[in-house]
Amino acid sequence: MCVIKIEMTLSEENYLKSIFHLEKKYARGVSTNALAEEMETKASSVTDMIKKLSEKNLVNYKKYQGVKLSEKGNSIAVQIIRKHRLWEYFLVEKLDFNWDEVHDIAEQLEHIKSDELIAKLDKFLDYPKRDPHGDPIPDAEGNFANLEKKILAEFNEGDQGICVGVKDSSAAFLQYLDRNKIKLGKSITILEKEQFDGSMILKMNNKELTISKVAANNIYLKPISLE
Amino acid sequence: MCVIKIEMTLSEENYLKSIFHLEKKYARGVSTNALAEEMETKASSVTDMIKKLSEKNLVNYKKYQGVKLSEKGNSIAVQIIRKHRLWEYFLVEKLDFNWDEVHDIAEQLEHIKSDELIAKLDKFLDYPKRDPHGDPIPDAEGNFANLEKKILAEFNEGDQGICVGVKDSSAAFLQYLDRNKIKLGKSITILEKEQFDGSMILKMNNKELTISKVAANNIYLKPISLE
DNA sequence: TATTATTTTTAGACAAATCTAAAAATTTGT
DNA sequence: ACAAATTTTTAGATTTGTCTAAAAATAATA
Repeated sequence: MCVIKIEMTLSEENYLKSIFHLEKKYARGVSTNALAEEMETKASSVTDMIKKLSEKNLVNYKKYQGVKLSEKGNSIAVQIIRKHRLWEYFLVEKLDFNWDEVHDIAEQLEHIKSDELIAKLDKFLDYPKRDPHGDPIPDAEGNFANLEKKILAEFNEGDQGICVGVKDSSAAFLQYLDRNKIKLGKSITILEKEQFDGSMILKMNNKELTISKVAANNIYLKPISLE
Repeated sequence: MCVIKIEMTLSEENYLKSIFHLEKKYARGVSTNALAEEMETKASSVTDMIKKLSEKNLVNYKKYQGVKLSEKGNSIAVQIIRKHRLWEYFLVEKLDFNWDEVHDIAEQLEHIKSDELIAKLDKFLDYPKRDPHGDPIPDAEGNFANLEKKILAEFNEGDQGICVGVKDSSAAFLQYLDRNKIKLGKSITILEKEQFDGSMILKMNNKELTISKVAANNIYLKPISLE
């Protein structure tokens, strides 16, 4: 239980968050160039910032070897992600934003400093487990709930599930979902799966809907066991 | 109807806000030193920033003459105050903060950039007219509702009013109010007013309560006409 | 393995916002 | 009105985060 509060600048927080996300892809160290691209900045700036984070013991860094988050760095990153996702949930569920509109605002809100605020927001929202894109919201201790979800394209005829998220969060895709009334929490049954092109015919809202394999590869369902 | 969006840094926004508040006290121009004290910085820093704001035409400034907000600067300041007060209302009414705890958090939230966010927050809160301290919340066009309020100490025996705000927002005073169950919206009747020391005996919640002149000088009531 | 090509780091510069110390302008007091 | 006190501004330095250009280290390839 680490109660030490570290003063973090906005820029430092954003770097930690980006390293966290890139570690999923580059498990044995995030390269300077990869970070520079993610942060939309230059490699030289990244080197400078990494040195700073390294001196604060938030990342492990050896020259030319890439970075990994330290335990401390990881827990700060997770708390920022917790804040981001709670605010996204708030914006969609309480303020009535569409799920494709909330990212930039949450990007700002995630840097507001107050533990009390996040605790009370979490309570007000009734402790949500997923954000509007279906990504899990870590709890105050930083634990991610282990939520099972599968890509829609991997389901078979007759299967049933509940929409819990998307893989692609581009505005274009989220708007496509809105047009087709595909929302979080919707129950979906797979009626047919076309072998030829992988497209699927679904039942949702008691209506039939055909979607392409491309779309089906970007939607997560939580499977419902049909007893 | 000015739709020009000006890029504002956090520091610039805070200066505009401080100038706005100090103009109430120093109507013919805010001095460099007064601003320095308000911003908790040095006079030389203030001079630098004033030059910057002046080049952006957000303030009217002549060397050694103090500053005043331009029309543009004023409307930006009012929008920041609108955001601050809406967030304070949200924190108290929805997240269950006490009114003495919200200032620092609102100080951060007021700088979040999104007109859409504020419009939707305003709607979610059902267009409140006052913040938790009783100060008026300007509307989207920057108009302050003309809300009449009088200092409690100026009321006379038999008068009645509704608590709509406080003058002193110090934590100590707000906690004093909490202990005595004095809240926004409470109906208060003045039973007695002591000539000797200006203390007052009030009826509130069907109970009697004695408060000092000092306290009565820091509470605003909206008078109720007793027809 | 020697030579290119790529990646990463260093060196030096810049803008924003601040500071200290000193100079300039204004105000005050007698 | 003029010297003293105060206020305000200037000059120059510092910190943070960024940049460009060049050097150093690593990786790729013939």
